[in-house]
Amino acid sequence: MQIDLQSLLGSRSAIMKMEQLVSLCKRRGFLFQSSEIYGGLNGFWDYGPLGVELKRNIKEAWWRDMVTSHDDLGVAAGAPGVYAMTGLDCTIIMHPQIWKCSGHYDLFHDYMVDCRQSKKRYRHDQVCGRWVAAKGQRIFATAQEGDEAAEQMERQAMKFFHFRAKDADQMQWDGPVVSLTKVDDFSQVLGPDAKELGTLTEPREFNLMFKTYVGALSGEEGAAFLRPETAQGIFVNFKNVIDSTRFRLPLGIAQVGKSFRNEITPRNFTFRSREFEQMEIEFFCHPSQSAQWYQYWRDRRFAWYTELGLAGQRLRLRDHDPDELSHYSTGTADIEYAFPFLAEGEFGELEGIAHRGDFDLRSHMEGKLDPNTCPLAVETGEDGKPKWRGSGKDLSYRDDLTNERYVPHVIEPSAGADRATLAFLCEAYTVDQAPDEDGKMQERVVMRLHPRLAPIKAAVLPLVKKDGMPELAQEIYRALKRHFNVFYDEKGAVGRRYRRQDEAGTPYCITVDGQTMADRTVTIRDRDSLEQWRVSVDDCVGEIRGRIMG
RNA sequence: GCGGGAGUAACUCAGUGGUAGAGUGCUAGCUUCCCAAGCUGGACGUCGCGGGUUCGAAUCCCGUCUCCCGCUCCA
Repeated sequence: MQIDLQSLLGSRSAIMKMEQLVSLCKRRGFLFQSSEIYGGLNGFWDYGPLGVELKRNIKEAWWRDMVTSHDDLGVAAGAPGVYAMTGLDCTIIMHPQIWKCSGHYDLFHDYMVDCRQSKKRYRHDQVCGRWVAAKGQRIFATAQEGDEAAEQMERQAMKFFHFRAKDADQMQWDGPVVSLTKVDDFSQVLGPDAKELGTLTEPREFNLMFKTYVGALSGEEGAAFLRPETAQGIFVNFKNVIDSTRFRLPLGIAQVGKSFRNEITPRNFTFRSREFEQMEIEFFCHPSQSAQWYQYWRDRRFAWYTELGLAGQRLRLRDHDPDELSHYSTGTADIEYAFPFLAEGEFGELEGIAHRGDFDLRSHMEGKLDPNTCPLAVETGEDGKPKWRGSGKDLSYRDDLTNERYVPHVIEPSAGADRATLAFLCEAYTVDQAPDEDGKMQERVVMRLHPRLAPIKAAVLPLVKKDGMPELAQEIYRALKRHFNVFYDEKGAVGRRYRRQDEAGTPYCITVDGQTMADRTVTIRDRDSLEQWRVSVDDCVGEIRGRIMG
């Protein structure tokens, strides 16, 4: 009992913390609800003046750390060998066939039926059943597809007719087990978990991809989708990148961009948004080395979050269980964060690192592969032909040193930019104690963002608005502004200005005081420790740069 | 999709049918040589939106949107 109570209190304080964070985000301009003046739009969020800088810094840190600053001449720590990195920027709307071959079309186009009684939801095509008659009534007893479907169907029917086990032979089964898709009239259908007939709704399309129409006058033939992930744009451009550059494998191709999914339940602030931004790498390598590369990327990506401040118990790397994996994948790991809005002990995904084998490239060559086959084979329709035809283009790679030709295997570190932003915000939000002017400890809200990520790198403040301090402070401000996003503030008491910067996550405050006028030194205040030290006016740029770069 | 709660100033909230409030924040001036200080001023509201009842609605009724919580879902 005590444990329950504690976890309840724990989650309540976590919810309160989350509410305070949401409130701060609104108040200070990190995040706003989309279309707010019109009442908002479920699942869409806007980044305000501070938020846009934070998110940009996260994306830029990712791009710099993964792509532009990558040393392709030496072997990175933990890497199996040298490799190259490059980038790409694809369109959001692509050829509709791409989503058929990627598998998104099938997965995102399920028809669902809801049970009004049990409140359960089923995939229309995964409910099967059989006609059965007894006591002068003929019903369609159903169950969810699976090994025990037949027994469950029978149990459902027995319950419905109020039969005991010994009466089972009074039920007359009629015809084979068929899919619910073969039944048009649901009035005589007994849902898999229902006690009465006719509780299932009509099948409704669950269109998890956003549909749009290409061409001003187009009908269904112009139907297309907003991409649900950036990855496919990289796969379909793999040959272009190889042909237009002198890159050799192993090669990683990175992309940052918006993706769109009709989440069923947008919730938890920006965690589950319908329009979101991804930071994805598709890393192409020789099949024999793919397992090592997978390990490398898994560890490398985890370390990236750690270095930027998501250290500690709230971040974890979780390897998927073997039975969670597709058989063609030798590994998938999630980097997860214990968001405050989740229950105690629960984690939410920030990034997935997946070993995808050659599934994607081959699907775009030959036609959509059936992930349940081994070895992978093209999924066929009822006519025996490929269900979804591939491009027919050869996407294999020829190693011009060994002359070996192969379809590369792919490691996919796929990160959510908005989720990372949210995690950094959650991690940064801190309430601590700081002394007021009387030395009394007061509550202080401070966003302890990593200096690299902080929207504003430094604030320049004249201690008082006289004695030439504003003029000198403005001079320093202009010098810094050429290099970083900095903020100038001369209004009001300095303590208030410090606290304002604390809430914005500004790591350093540069203050011009009486001594500055004498010896051209200023104080620099550290956001987290509240320590101050003196630096020459001319060294400010170097001092801030050194500290931001870490 | 279901059930529960909520929506009033930038933020947190009070306001049970009769002139829309408080605290914080914001802002101007004075003061102030280091952490939300003091003094004197100032601005800020279609009470989520739409409709209805009423002489009169933030308040009652209906609809709708959004947020939070619990289910469901999470490829």
